[in-house]
Amino acid sequence: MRELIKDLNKEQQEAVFNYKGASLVIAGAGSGKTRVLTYRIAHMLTEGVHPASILALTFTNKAANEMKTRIADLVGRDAARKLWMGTFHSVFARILRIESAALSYPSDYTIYDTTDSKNLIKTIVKEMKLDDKIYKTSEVLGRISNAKNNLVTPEAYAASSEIATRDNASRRPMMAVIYKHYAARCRKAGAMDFDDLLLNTNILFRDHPKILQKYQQAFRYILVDEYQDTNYSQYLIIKRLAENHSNVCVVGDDAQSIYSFRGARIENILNFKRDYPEAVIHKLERNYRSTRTIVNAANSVIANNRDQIHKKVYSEKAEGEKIRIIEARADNEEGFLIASLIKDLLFAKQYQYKDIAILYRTNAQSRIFEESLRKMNIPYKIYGGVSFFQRKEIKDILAYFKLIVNTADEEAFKRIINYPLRGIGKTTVLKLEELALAMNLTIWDVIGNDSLMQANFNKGVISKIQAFKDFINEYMAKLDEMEAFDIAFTLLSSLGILKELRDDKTPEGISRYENAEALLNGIREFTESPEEETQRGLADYLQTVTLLTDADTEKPEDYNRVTLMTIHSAKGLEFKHVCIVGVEEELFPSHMSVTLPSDLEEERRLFYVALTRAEDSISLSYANTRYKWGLLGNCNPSRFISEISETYLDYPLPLNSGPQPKPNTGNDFSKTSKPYGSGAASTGFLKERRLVRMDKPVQNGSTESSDPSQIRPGQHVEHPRFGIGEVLILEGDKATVEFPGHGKKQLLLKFAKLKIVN
DNA sequence: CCAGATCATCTTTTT
DNA sequence: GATGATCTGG
Repeated sequence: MRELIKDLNKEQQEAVFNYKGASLVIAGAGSGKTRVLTYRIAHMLTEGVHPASILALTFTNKAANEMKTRIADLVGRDAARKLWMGTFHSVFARILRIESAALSYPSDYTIYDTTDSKNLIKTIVKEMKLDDKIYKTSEVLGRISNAKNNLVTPEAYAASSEIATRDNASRRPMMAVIYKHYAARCRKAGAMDFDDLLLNTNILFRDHPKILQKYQQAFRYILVDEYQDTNYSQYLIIKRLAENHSNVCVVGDDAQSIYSFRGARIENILNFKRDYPEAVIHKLERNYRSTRTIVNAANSVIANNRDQIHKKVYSEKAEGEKIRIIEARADNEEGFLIASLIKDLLFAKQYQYKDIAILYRTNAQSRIFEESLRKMNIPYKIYGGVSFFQRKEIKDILAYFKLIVNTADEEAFKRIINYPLRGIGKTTVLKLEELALAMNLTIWDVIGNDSLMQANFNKGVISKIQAFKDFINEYMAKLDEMEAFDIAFTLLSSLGILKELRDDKTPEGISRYENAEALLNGIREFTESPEEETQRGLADYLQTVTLLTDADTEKPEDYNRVTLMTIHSAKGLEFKHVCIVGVEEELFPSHMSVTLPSDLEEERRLFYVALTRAEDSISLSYANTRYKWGLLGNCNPSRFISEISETYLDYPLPLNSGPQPKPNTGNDFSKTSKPYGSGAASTGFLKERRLVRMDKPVQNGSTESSDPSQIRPGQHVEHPRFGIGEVLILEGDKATVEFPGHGKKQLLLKFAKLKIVN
């Protein structure tokens, strides 16, 4: 331990050694935050603090696991294993399982993921006969989630005149009732959603002082990573747990607060000193990660934000390369240019694939880069989007496990009652649901009630349902005697699911089979993992798995690949070169975030996070045209680019000087391509690469569009992507055009770049 | 009652 | 361009 201290600078050392009392570590990007946290914990352990009395909370499982490994390297595996370390959600899910009785929940409660929650809301809105155009699922879930994160229970929600006024104003007067039903249904199903895990922890601590006391005494030291991203619910849990000893260490950076959309309160970190007046503040301002250019450029961007804790992040590394700006005429050209750039970097700098990341604002942007990387044979891995555990085949299988563990789980029931097909249709399920609602029973109770069933269904239906019930019962009996993997395997075999998936030879079918296989392997691994002393049953597996994201399930063979992810999921990571793509108005900042200044500031912090992921160099790219909702639109470079001091930028040409590129008519890039700047950043490879033709010519914007007012129904028009089609209907600026092989498309005439061909 | 086909809406970010 | 809701023929 002593020698390790040499790795730390003076500020870091202070943050490591003063482990008693409250401390706030303001850790600028790349300032060795994780190192401080791990050394601090390791130091506490060598000072004789018992590992089980340390509670360390992170935002991702990945961060927690990484820290655990590092601590294990410092002080040994046994001690590291006893730490209470994990995400807020996983740690408190565990505690809620232990204390479930106090809240009259089953200890084997299931966790509803976002899809489950949304399905339940859809059902409720339908049952209440409300307009689902007004009560949009995502909107309703958002409001409920917001309420929960601010500890507003359904009763408090209904009682608040302020909320009622707001809901009435937005013409959603029934929100309080929906919330009430939603909460009641979750409880009846023995299920908690993500927000419940935190809300119920708060309720547990609020209503059961004995239990609170138990955990206050257990957790003598509390550490919280990414404190700027905690919401009120999380904040209050920490406050309660720490109120006696105030041994709280929070680490964070207000400049990297990017989760306000899910309730994160930047004030939590800004007001820490008010909550803990005796708190010591440690500022880590030296950035060890990035070149001076990168740090200075990032500083120049964040300076545009008003609310921040003053700090001066600096780097002592070399000045480094300027930030390269890349302009593309179309989104697919951007993909090509980025893939080319990556090839050049691999060659010129001898980078490995893992040294490079492509970061984007929205998951929808990933596709183009996947394509371009694949074409150039660059191995990549992609995070986010439809995660493994969200895939239909996986959710179906998991639903079997969930129902076996918790028969009250309605979402699980509805998912599998007719999968694989057993002739139990929509109407039957609807009737079952109505009965359950009317009798205040779970659906499982209804199908177990013989007289009720005979009164409402015919023989055929009853025997089908009976078979399903027997099947589930059979596996429930096995729950205690068999291991998770064996149950899972026998279950899938006897259902014939594995065979069914294996017989599907379409590309999607093959991937579904592989996914099911991967799931089984995962369960086997879980069952056999000798690591923790925690339980290894199916119920335990389910709990672990629902809180995992695909960043947590990286396969070893994916280690050395180019990383594609959203900027949000890139937080905490670093790469030698970072390509920030789609740096355009409307996209980044998102069109949703340009009206409120506070939203815009968050987008700017997001941009700051993106820039500070890079160690050596950055490229920023944007396209002049881009497909959105199947329509082509024009785009402009993001305002954020102009917020970077120009001295740090390497433009192809000064922007806004000289004529903007016109849509060209040919495919020869050399005619319209602009030379790259001649700064130190240019490797020279790019200039040549730029002249190479793509395997497929860029079509977007390369055809002159005809005058929209000349377009008439019955005419044939050419679309750059869908080819030639017939105009069917014309309504204002919208046209419905039928393209053979693509079906009917609604196109906005002003963007669609249609060319009349006859 | 079911399965396949077509239609509509969506996209900001996630534990 | 994908996913879920709705329609339609068997």
